[in-house]
Amino acid sequence: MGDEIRRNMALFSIGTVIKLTELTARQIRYYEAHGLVQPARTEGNQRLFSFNDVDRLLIIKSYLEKGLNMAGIKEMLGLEAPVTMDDKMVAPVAKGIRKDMTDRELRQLLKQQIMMSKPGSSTSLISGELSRFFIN
DNA sequence: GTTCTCACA
DNA sequence: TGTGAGTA
Repeated sequence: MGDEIRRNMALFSIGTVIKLTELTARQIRYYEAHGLVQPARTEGNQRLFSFNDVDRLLIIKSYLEKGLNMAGIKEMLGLEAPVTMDDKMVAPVAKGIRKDMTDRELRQLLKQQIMMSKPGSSTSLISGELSRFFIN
C-alpha cells in the first residue's frame, strides 16, 4: 500500500523525466496529449510526473523500440483499442513483459542515473529525489 | 534558467 | 517530430 503512495507521489519536472527516459520534451508532451500519461500540474501549469508516469513512459519507449506505433501503444496500455484477434495473442505477452522487465529496467535505469550522477551537476538533484526510493 | 502553448517547416 | 516565438 505504501508503495502505491510512493509511486503516485514522487513528482518530477519534465526536465528530470527527459533525463530519466531519454525522450524529448516534445515526445513526452505528445504522449500526454494522447492520454498515454497523465502528469499532474503545478500552480504554474508545469507538469509533475509521478513514478508511475516515468514507468509508463519507459514502457512506451520500449514499445517504440519494438516498432509499435501510437495506436499499438495505446492498445498495450489499455486506453482504447477493442481487442482484436491478433491482439488477444500479443497483449498477454506484452503484459507479461511489462511486469517482469519494466520494473527491473526502471529500477536499473534509475539506479544508473544515481550512480552516474556527480555532486554539483544537474543530476545531483535527481539523486536526492530518487535516492529515497532505494533506501527502503 | 526552465517550462508552457501554439504554430509552422 | 523539431524548433522558434512569446510567456509565466
